[in-house]
This record gives sequence, structure tokens and C-alpha cells, in this order.
Amino acid sequence: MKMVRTIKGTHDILPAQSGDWQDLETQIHKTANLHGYDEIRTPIIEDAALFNRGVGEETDIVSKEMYSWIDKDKSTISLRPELTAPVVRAYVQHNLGGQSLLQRLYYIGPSFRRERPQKGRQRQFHQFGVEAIGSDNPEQDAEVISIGWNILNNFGINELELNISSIGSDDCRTNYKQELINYLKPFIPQLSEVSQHRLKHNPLRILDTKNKDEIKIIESAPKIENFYTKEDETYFLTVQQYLDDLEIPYKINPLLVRGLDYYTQTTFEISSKKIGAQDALLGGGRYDGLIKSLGGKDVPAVGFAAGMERILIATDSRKRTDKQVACIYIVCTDLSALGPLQQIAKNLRELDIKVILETLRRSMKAQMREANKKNANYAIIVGEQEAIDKTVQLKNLNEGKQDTINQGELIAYFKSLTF
RNA sequence: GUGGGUGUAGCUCAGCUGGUUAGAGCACCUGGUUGUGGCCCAGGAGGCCGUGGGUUCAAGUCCCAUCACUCACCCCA
Repeated sequence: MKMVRTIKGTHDILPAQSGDWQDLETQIHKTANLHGYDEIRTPIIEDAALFNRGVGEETDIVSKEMYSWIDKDKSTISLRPELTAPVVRAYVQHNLGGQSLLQRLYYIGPSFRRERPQKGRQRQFHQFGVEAIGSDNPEQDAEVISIGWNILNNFGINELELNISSIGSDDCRTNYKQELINYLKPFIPQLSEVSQHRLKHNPLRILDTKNKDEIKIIESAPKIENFYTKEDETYFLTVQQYLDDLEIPYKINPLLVRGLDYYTQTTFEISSKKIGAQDALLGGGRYDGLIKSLGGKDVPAVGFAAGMERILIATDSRKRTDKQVACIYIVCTDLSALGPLQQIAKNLRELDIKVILETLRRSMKAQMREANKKNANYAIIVGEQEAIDKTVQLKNLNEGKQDTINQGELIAYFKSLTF
């Protein structure tokens, strides 16, 4: 019989790793809450139209990476490739804007994209992110950026680099796009096939090219900052001012172009040099037009998404602060004592003490080895004699000392004890 | 979609120019005398050497195919 295994690009998170995940999740919940953000959870499957309209048909994500299928009722369903569109959908659907002018939301969960897997890239991967929906002021951008920065920083990732840019207002971008196209037209024969296609559909993306010849051409292309309106410029400078106030270091990178259609004004990305080619840990920006385009009111918003697998890769060498929980292993070689020991185990657990009770009926030596392997602080040992006497041998496994205690006195003993 | 690398025990790997019953470390199990862990010692279990075909007296080792994993490109978290 052939073994069934995880499908390409998906991974099990095994017990040896799940503690790291829990730590990261704890850090996310904590930092987001400290900034006044509340969690939102949305379905993993959505109407495909949400992403076609929200993320954009021309993006790689939707045009070639999205898992979609036609359901039994002929509707087209997609596994979500990202969470901003779903969160906005929920905001619009439940009219969250009606409850308060500003919604500060965060999320954690899996996303799906059908790509060739490599280091830091999977077909099922986990993202967390925040979305601040309602404010069009630069302090909101700075707040969102700082949450991302703080989570990564608090989690102990070194060599973080924050790049920021602004792609300006709609007017600015329209003018700039036209100028860029005019500039690039004479170079069309020298452009790659992909870039030629982009020239028609999404010329800004050409700025992000990795092709050496194209990089040279781009170097003397018109710069977007020359097309900012007065307001765009002030806005971007104010975001920078607040980042300075928050003591968050950043680099201005005008070539930072994000591959999703919905961004406006501020865009940003945090990366780490430590993790291979896929070095973006977190990316986001302002998306003032998205809510309206998904059927809501004309509400401004800003947010980011971060890749949890990549963060964990970047923290590989991190020292986990092992919060050793109190643990007792119950060693029993006399079945007649098992009933009373069940009772004792239950009572100890009610004191928030981790209790593991042998269920393999192994030899005493094997059970003691197991207790050691589980890092138990104490072993409660009951053999033939103790079963008769209604006592236990209580062994402190750190010190190696052992005492006889009446079964009836055990709970009181542990109540008075601090681990 | 395109290109490179790698497939030997649960894990990390060794196996020279093809030559007997395929090895190590870690992990696992059992012991080291009366019912007690860690350290140490002894023993044990565990591999159709990714799969299929070919060359050969002989293939883990050479050739071909195939699959899987992995890294990178594109793009993204």
C-alpha cells in the first residue's frame, strides 16, 4: 500500500515545532491588543469574485496562483490567497463602519497559492496581519507599520530592514504611468516579454525588474517622486516624521512596488537578510480604494500581511524561554492502585499541575525513564507495598530525594508547594 | 511554468575505482540480580539503498526513464 503524504508545498507542524508557533501567536495577539486591535476570523473559502475584484485579475496571484473550482451549484469558489480582501468583505458585509468610524482589526490564518515551493514559500502558508479601516491620516500608517515592526522585533528577529515608499495618489499615478510608458516605448525591443506585457497592463511593476539590462534602463527613467502632488509629498514626509518619533529605522526605496493592485500612497516591506531568497517577512500599504471597489463606502484603509513560516525561519537560532511547567509523572506497578491514582491525578490537574499517568503498564524502570524523558519534576510511585499501605513514594526528580506520603495527604502537600 | 541539486535505518550521514551476510552517531527498546530516572556499560529491534528498466558472472555503486524532495528564476508573505 502506497503511503499517503502531505501534498506538495504543504507541511505538518510537528510537536517539536508547535511550541514556536504558539509563542509567535502569543506575541501577535499581545502586541496587536496593546495597540487596540481586535481579532477577526474569516472563512478560508470565499467567492472567487472577491479576489478577482479585490486583488486584481492582472496580478500573478489571481491569474495563475489561485486555487479555484466550480462548486456543485455552479458558483466559483476560491481558497483565499490573502486576507485583506476577505477582511474588507467582512467589514462591508457586516457594516462594521457603522459601529465606529475606525476599525482596528488583526487576523491570523492560512492562505493558499499554487506556486513552486522553495525556501520560505509554500502552497499553504500562514499569515497574520492588521487592517486599520477608516482613517486617512499618516499617523495611521505609522501606527500600522510600528505594530509590524514591534511584533518582529519583540520576537527576537535580528537584521530587520524596513523599506518604505509612496506610490502617490490616483492622479499622481496616472500621470506617472503615462510618462513612464512614454519613456519606455523606445526601449520596447530591449524589454523582456514579461515587461512588454506589463507595459500595457501594469507598467509600475517594470520598476521592480530583476533583469540587469532593464535595471539600467530604469535607472534613468522618470521618478515617481517628481509626480507627487503637494499633498502626496506632505503625507509621505509626515509618515516618516512619525516613524522617527517612534524610533523605527527605515530606508526610502522608490523602486518598492507591490504586486497587488489595490495599493495607494504609502507602501512598505520588512525583510531579513538571514533567510534566503524569499526575504520579505512582511509587506503592506495603504489601500484607499479597495473598500469602495468591494461595494462599501469610500473609506480609506491601511494594513499589512506577514508570513509566519518566514518569520520562524528567521528566528531559527532563537533561544526559547522554556517556561517549564510543573509536571508530575505517576508511576504505578500495582493495578489495584490505579483507581485511587486516577482520582489523585484529577485533583492535581485542578491545581494546574501537569500530570501524566502511565498507561502502558511497563516495568518500573521503564516508567521512571519515561518520567525523566518528560522532564517531570516529581514522580509519584506506587508499587505493591504502597498499594496496601495507601501511601506513595514521592520522588523529587531534580534532587533525587524520596519520601513516603499518605495518599490522602498528597493534594494538600502539593497545594502548599510552589514549583 | 523554467533551470540546478539530492534521494542508503525515525533523524544526520558514511559506503574508495561495481565484488561476499549494507555501516556509524543520535533517537528507540531490553538488561546491568531484591520495586526507581538521568551518566556509564552490554545487548536488541529497525533498511526490497526512492521506483521501474538496462549493462554485467556480479549493481547501493555504471546507464536510461520515472517519481519525490530541495534550492533558484518569475512573483510574493
